[in-house]
Amino acid sequence: MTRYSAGEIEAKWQAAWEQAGIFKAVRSDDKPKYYVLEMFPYPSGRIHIGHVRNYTMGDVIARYKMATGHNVLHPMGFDAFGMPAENAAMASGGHPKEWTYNNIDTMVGQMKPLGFALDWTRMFATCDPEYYGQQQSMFIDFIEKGLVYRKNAVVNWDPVDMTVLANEQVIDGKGWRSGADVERRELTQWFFKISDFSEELLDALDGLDDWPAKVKLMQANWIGKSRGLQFAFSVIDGPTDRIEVYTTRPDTLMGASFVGISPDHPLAKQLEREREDVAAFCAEARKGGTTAEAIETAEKLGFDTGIRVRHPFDTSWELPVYIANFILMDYGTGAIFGCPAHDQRDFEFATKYDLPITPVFVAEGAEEAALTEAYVPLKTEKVRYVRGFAGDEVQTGDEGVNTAVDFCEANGVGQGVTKFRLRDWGLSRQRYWGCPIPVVHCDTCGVVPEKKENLPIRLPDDVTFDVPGNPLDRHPTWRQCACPSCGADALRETDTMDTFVDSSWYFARFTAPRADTPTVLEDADYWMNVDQYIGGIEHAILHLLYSRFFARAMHLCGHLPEKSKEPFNALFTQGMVTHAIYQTRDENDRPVYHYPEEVELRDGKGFLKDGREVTIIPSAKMSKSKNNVVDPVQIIQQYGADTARWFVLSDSPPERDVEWTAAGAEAAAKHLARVYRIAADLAEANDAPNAAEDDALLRAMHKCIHEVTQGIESFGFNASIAKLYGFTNTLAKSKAGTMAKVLAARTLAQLMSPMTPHLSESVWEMLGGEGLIATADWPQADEAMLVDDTVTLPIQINGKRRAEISVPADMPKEEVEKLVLAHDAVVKALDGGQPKKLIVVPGRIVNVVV
RNA sequence: GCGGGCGUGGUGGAACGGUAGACACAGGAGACUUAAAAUCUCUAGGCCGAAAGGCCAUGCCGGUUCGAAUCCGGCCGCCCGUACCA
Repeated sequence: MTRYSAGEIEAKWQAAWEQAGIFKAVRSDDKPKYYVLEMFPYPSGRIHIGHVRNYTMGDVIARYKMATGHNVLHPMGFDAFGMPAENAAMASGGHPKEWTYNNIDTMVGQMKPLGFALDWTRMFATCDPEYYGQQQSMFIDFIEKGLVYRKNAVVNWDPVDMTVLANEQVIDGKGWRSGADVERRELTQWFFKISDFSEELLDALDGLDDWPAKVKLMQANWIGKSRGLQFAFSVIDGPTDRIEVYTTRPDTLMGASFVGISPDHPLAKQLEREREDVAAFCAEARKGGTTAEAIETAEKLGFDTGIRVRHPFDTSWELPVYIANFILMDYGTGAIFGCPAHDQRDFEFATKYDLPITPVFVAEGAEEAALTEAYVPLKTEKVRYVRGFAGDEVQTGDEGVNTAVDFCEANGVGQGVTKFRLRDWGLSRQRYWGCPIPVVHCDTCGVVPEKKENLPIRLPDDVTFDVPGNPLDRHPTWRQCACPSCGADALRETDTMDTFVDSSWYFARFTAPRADTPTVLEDADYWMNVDQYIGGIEHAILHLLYSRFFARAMHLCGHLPEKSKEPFNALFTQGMVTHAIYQTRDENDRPVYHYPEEVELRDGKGFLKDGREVTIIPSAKMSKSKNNVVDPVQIIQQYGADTARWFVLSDSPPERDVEWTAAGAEAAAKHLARVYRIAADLAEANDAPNAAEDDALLRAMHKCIHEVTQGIESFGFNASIAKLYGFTNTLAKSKAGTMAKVLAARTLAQLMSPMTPHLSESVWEMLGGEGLIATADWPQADEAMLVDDTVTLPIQINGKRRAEISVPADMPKEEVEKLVLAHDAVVKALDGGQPKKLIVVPGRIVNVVV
């Protein structure tokens, strides 16, 4: 008998699949198509165990769909542009291109041994000119459709690295890399007009039934729709006539006590130029950090400009105009009216600067008393207006706001407007390793899109990273070109695109990855949409929102069919793979982290070789600095791919984190070896049939088919695996004849095959299965075999389980009732009386109420 | 602050409103073995009991129901997301 050797069989079957070409996706009208996609990886250098879990989930779906008669597209590629490649180049003197492609090679080499059912012929990296050239072509289409524009925008500028930084890269006001004080600079940047789609992107969320509610909610909050009133205060003798404000609480207008403007408001900027005291204040106000912490603790600062405005409903009522550090220029109009009585932030501000606090309403039945904090009624709370203007009707929530808007409009004070929080998407990056923006700056023609026949605009290879800044800017010749419009000498744009652009349409490109247009409509129409998209929750907002925008923009440009405006039919967000941290403390009480192999586990405690006990911090995110990273390559060498695949799915529901433990991996490996052994034994066995045992085994088999299938369909992989363990136990203990057992074992192999494809092939082969298990039809549960002839009914007395009876499954309710009433335990409980109620749920349970 | 989620044995976790704890890890007992590994068998929520059996148990309090881990209300705790958004 041969023993289970993962290394041998995995190489063997991978070669067999490769030779049979069964994972290559080809359009066909014979079968329904199914497109399953996992979020593609960044080529950081090595695959992570999290990748293994992510792609295994996708692979289970892909293989299951293949077995259930679908024409499956399951591709893989690399999100290959981005900063780490440039940072590596700066650190080690290499070239981003070389670094990236080497990493891709390494990672493909690490992924292939996992035996994923991927169509590798469709693979691409976003840094391939064939890919980013098509992206440039689309960018030009977007310009034509008015989906892209240029405007000045304030950016975080790192004066040492000479680059724009994302907000996340600014730490305590300093560049994350250089440590230099970050400046706010105004630069001309390219923007996608995603805000044109705010309403649509919000409304369409409702139709995404197979997306997690959580993700839809996060997107809705991000888009941030609000209904309010925009109106102007007229200025009494100031440098401007009016100050426009926006409010979502027009019903509190009669409680206004000041007007606040942002330090970046045009009026503030004008005053800043004219008055030194204003300039000093604005400089101070702008300093504040952007982190949540900084905002939490930041002091509310105000500066009384001396300017006064009139209240729109009472011209004798004058309000002071403050410049305040908490007012954002890029929301609403950059100016607000403050109502301290009903807004906590305004309350604090008013208290600090001794401004009046005028309530508009009080809780019904309450007295109008001095407030110690802002009174913000709950939505359901009834209030009584003490200073209303829209009649005396008591209205709260949206109704109150709408009434106030109507009233203001009717009296000529502003108009109701809907605002969105969603800003246009700034895509310009002053980096080398990204997709060049395909436009040319011409002295006479201005900014001109490049001609499509000149695409791709390739990144030059001869660049250096020994000095900071964008190498494209200082390249001796790259910038120089002819104006596509007039032919005169002109200069190329040196900004490249945000890497989120690259990942916003790759799913569409997979449908025709080698085409010389961005997509081929026929292919896109066939393969799109992605039927199942799988990835991390960390992309819940940006990547998915950008992709939804891109799909719409691509549709407008004729690159995607109408139905693909929502490109992902179903989304699943998987949990992380975590690992315990083993920690001790050094003499200075600083934490010291130990590798798992240094720690011996006994009775749930961990000990070092020298006997010291370590503190175990369970379920921590894997981190190199905490020494708790497991390397998939090592795991595959040690246990094989099937074990790794089985384990990452087995212990936790897919949406939750799973903790990697050596013991768990060991158990998975044992189980696979056991299945192999059972099959190998069966291949040599020859036991005569045994009718009763055979029937019992086959019934268990059909039940297992049913349950495992349901589990896979509903992303309950852990539940499916538990059922497979159970069925393996049943099979191992069964006294059935060899024929029945072989059938059961082959079925077991099939049901396991999405998770452990290699082992399953070997079992299939040993037990005489025809062809590859990968192309075999999924087993069908026989409904008749799912119903047992006799069922055991628990008998509850007053809701507590007291006894049970065995009855034929089809016994009429009345007969069951008779039997139950005759049961010893029931007779005893009734004590000669009649039950108050008798509930029989056929096939389930009986409850006697006495 | 706002929004969402979660809370079940020593551990990870099962459980269409219907026998709570499937399956697995760790634990205990045993078989095989010179021994170990491997494998196999049994056991296993807590308390009382020799056993039969009983009582208590899904964060806490209440409600709906013949019946609640599951539905509803309130509280406590943890996790995630998000925010000077007017």
